[in-house]
Amino acid sequence: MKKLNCSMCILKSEATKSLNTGELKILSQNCVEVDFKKDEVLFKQNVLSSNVIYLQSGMVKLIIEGPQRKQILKLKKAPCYIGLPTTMGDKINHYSAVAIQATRACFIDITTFKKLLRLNPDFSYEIIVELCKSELEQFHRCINLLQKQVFGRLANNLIYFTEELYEMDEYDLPLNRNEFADLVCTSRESISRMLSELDEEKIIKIEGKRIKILNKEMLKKIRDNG
Amino acid sequence: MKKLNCSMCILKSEATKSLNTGELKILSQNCVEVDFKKDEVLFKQNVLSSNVIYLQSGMVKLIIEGPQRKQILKLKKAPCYIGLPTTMGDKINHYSAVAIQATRACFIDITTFKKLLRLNPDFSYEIIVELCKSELEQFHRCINLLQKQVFGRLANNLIYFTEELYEMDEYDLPLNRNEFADLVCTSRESISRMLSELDEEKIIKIEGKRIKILNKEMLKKIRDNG
DNA sequence: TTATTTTTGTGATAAACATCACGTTTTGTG
DNA sequence: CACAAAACGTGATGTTTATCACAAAAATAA
Repeated sequence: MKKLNCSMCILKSEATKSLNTGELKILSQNCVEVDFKKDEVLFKQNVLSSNVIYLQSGMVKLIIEGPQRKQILKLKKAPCYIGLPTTMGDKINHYSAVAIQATRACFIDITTFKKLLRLNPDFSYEIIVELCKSELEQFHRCINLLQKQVFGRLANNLIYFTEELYEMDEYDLPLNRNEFADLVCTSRESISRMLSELDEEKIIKIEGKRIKILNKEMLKKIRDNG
Repeated sequence: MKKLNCSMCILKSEATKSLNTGELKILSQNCVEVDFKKDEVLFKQNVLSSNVIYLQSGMVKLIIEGPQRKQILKLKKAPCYIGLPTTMGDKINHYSAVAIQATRACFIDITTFKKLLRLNPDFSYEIIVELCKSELEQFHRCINLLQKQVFGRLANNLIYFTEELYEMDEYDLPLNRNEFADLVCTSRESISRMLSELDEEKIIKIEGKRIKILNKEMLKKIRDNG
């Protein structure tokens, strides 16, 4: 458990930037930095939640065990907070967080986090803005999943990977076909079939987990037309 | 436009209860009370957002015009805030709000609302908790829609109406079949057929918009088994 | 009232996709 | 390396549900 000095941290969140020296000291004293390897669990569904987590680097998936199947709620890429709603909204985690690559995270004790919210309204304000944005995104993600059919949803995720997550036209899928299906909300078989089809039509090139976008325009058309 | 005195208001939200006299005065001076009839629009998608709205009484639906179809995001019943994420999370409304019965609402100017957030961390704190709870609910609503088939989703909404919205076993649907389909995320025809079937099986009794729950246990089984 | 529009119910048809089944490939391990 | 286990690809089949079509009922207007 590394001793932290949040004042010197160059990876501060928008919210943390509004903390003063004293507040940063409180944060430092109640915050630990932890490293995670791929597939390690940051927190687990149905367990008492006791920390707000700030991702310094890396990427995680948020998974929820639904009534009928597992589902990946979203992927989160550093820098960002995770587990805010599940920590502040209830005593128990409503979902799990699992690293999908090497990830470094700050675990902030929930009472400390709440204390900072009470101490510094600018800090609170930034958190509010972040929560609001996240809720809007969530609405759109939900509608995307509900109103489009599998091809459109798949294309949507492939584009999200290229443009938001990796910012590259070629990347390794961070998920296997089963998990990818949990994200797109379909079956493993459908994912397989559709990836093959996109490959055949030379819209993407696929080799195991390696994906290369060949025709982004076409892919966007597929995303937009359902 | 009625002159308000928020200090005397007996319908204060959890958050507003934490405001002091001075802050309540600021609120009073920048807040108007408006009455809406059924089907009147409180705010509209794609329009600049300029108010946070607190529902004193009544009920509204939040509607989003998706890429392929209209969808009802959720129903909100007073007392509650609406439009918080769409006002704080972006400059433009991402969805519309429409009254589904006579509704009275306070329109709070967004700059005033932001000022109160900065002035009073207890106020902010309550808003944060509300946002977090709402995001968790949203996750569950989304998963419910994605993982269950239409019968389960329909049953889920019928139970939600009885237990949460009306707290009665008999009520008038606040939506016509088309809108109900937009809420359940299916087609009007499927809604018709399934309501008829539930009626035939004597699980509900249905006469136009009037619904009576006859066998709640059975309905819950349908909800839970997909 | 009658006429007209909107809402609703219901059958027939078709499409999308899950599921099952099974073979192949890849990965991991002693 | 050899073997077992996990991940993956692909065909066949069946189910769910959207869509189309049209009639009946209800609401609204003239």
